[in-house]
Amino acid sequence: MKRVTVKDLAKELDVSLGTINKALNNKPGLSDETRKRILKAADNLGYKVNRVAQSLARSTIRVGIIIPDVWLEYYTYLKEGINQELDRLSDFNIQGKYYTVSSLHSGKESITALNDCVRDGMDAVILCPLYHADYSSSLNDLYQKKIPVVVLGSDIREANKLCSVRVDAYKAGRLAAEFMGWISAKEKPIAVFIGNKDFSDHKDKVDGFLDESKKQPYGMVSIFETHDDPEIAHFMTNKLVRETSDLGGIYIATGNSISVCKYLSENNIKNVRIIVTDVFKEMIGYVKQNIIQGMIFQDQIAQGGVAVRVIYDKLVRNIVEKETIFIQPQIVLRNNFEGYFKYLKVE
Amino acid sequence: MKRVTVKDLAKELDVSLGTINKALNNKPGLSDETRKRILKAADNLGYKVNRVAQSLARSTIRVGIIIPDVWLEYYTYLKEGINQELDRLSDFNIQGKYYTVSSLHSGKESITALNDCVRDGMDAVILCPLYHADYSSSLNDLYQKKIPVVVLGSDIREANKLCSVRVDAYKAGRLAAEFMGWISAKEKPIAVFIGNKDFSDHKDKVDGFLDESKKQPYGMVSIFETHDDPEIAHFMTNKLVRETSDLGGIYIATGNSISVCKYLSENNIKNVRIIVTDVFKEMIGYVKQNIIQGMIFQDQIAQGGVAVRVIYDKLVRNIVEKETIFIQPQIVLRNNFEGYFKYLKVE
DNA sequence: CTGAAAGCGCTTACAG
DNA sequence: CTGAAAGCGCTTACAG
Repeated sequence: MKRVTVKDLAKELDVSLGTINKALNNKPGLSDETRKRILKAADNLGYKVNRVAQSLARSTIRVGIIIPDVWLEYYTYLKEGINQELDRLSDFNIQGKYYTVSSLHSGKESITALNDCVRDGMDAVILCPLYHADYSSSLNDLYQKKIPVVVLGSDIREANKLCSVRVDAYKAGRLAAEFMGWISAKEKPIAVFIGNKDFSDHKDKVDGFLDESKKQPYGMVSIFETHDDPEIAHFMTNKLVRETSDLGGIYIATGNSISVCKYLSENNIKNVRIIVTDVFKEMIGYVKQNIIQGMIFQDQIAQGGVAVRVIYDKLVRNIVEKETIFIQPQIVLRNNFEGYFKYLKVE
Repeated sequence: MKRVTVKDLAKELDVSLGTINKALNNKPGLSDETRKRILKAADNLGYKVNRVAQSLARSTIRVGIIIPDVWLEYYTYLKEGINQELDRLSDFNIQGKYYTVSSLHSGKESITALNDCVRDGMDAVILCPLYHADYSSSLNDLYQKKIPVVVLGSDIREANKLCSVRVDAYKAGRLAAEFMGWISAKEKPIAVFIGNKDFSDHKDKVDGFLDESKKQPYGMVSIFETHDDPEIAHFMTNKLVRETSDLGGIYIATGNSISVCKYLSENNIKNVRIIVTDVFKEMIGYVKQNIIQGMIFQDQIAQGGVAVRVIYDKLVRNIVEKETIFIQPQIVLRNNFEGYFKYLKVE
């Protein structure tokens, strides 16, 4: 019943607390034999560290967070998740420091931020990667210095990182296709809007959608790149609607669903089914107008929270998760989407 | 930057730590004036208690949990949620103790358990209420003794409790009706199976379904009580399918969806759309056979976790949440339901 | 390689 | 009504 403490171990083995501590935390200055004896006894007696006491005694853990301050409707939620978890862990003596990047495309800035994290003595880093940036040499550097890096939101493949946390994009695509099968009429053609086929997360969504589409009664599926630019998305919607009179639906797999909805609403087009990605406040009106039938929720809050927790687990408990942590996508409909705003607690 | 501690307050105001502690925790033995002076200074200096240090110093918080050990596919998940959260808080010096009840209907047993909690000196209680039990006098007793009670899973209305935590049943009903509108053919009649119209949670689901049905293209909706008995559910499905040749779909709003699916599967009935409640392992086969088209997930894990956290917040931080905490229902489809098992982490 | 002491920020008796 | 001391379970210098 009573908890086994380091004191109990020290008494049992007749060594000092310092020695116990070194053995438990794998620190140098201890004979191999003593270490083994202590670890074995700890195991036998069922010793479990009290993390509360531990965090009270040790120095503060500092986490650098590299995140763009543009495309706010997306990154705000990741940040919110990070902040919520940091707040929850704040009494555990862990602190975050933000390094913001001012563009989605300037990889240079975010590589500088990575180096700044080293300079500022961060114990770990959360990195929201930009497209077209080559992080490999900086990541190698951090790896050498034993500073774990968690890649958040999308992935940097084959790089030195602790792990990546992101939505299961393939599954998100499949889920969208399944729902599209219910809401769109038979045989009608379907369009998918993504940012860029070269980005693996985008590609995964397309692949998922296409694979599941084989089982669905709707017609041919075509893929369009919007480069995540609202004007392109608006233009493409216009073109598509004009040229494909019997268009069944559009799945907007990445950003810019708002400009698509705007076009449909302004032109009073009611018979094109729409599945969007993420749940943002700007969508409220379009859901109520029945322009949007479904939303694929990627739970950025959970993604951000998990990123922080992975770091905490690594640094404090030395627990390493698998290399990719997938957040499960959800489908959200008109009758429950408002709950997501309350849940998100973001204004 | 540096955290303000009780010591800082004591030094600043030139009083002892004990006095500071009494003021901060609203304990007796202190002049009103001193108390006010301390609280004001704490506020000014931005003092925030360190819960880690606090939990290290105070005695263990004990929570009694009254839960049936029948209908496992449901209660197991509530328990899992409770256990996960207790585990997360275990270093904060909080412990749970289970009081199991052997039937869903014997209110007597769970009232005895409530009294046992008092006898055993529990600091708080989580109660999963049974139908047809009159808890009011026991709950009054606990209320007198200042032992907070959280009602979990369903509600006990107009009783002395801290709060109740449950799914938003009305919204669950609406969500089911919305999805039924997509999957069921126009004009076809729909059936809703619930346990008992007299139970408020069941009634709420029916009300939600009926309200949303007004906007839906399917035909008349009829409600059937199964008394949460698998044999009755099986029998009713049989009768319904035979007598209503064009039946569009069934929404099983409470338990026993498995016996409905079993009937449909055995009799090779493919054209009745099915929405079930909860996501259980027994459903896997029926989802893959396309007997089940949608599942309304009530996130029992979250419900259990929130119940524990509400108690922790009340006892440790003296924060009181609103009287009803609603967990949001989710709709889950074939392509993402398997993620829920991993997420649930229950075997 | 090992040990004794101080300290993290609180709470809890107990003494005055 | 107020204060001084011990202790919760760890870690971190520092001394030997």
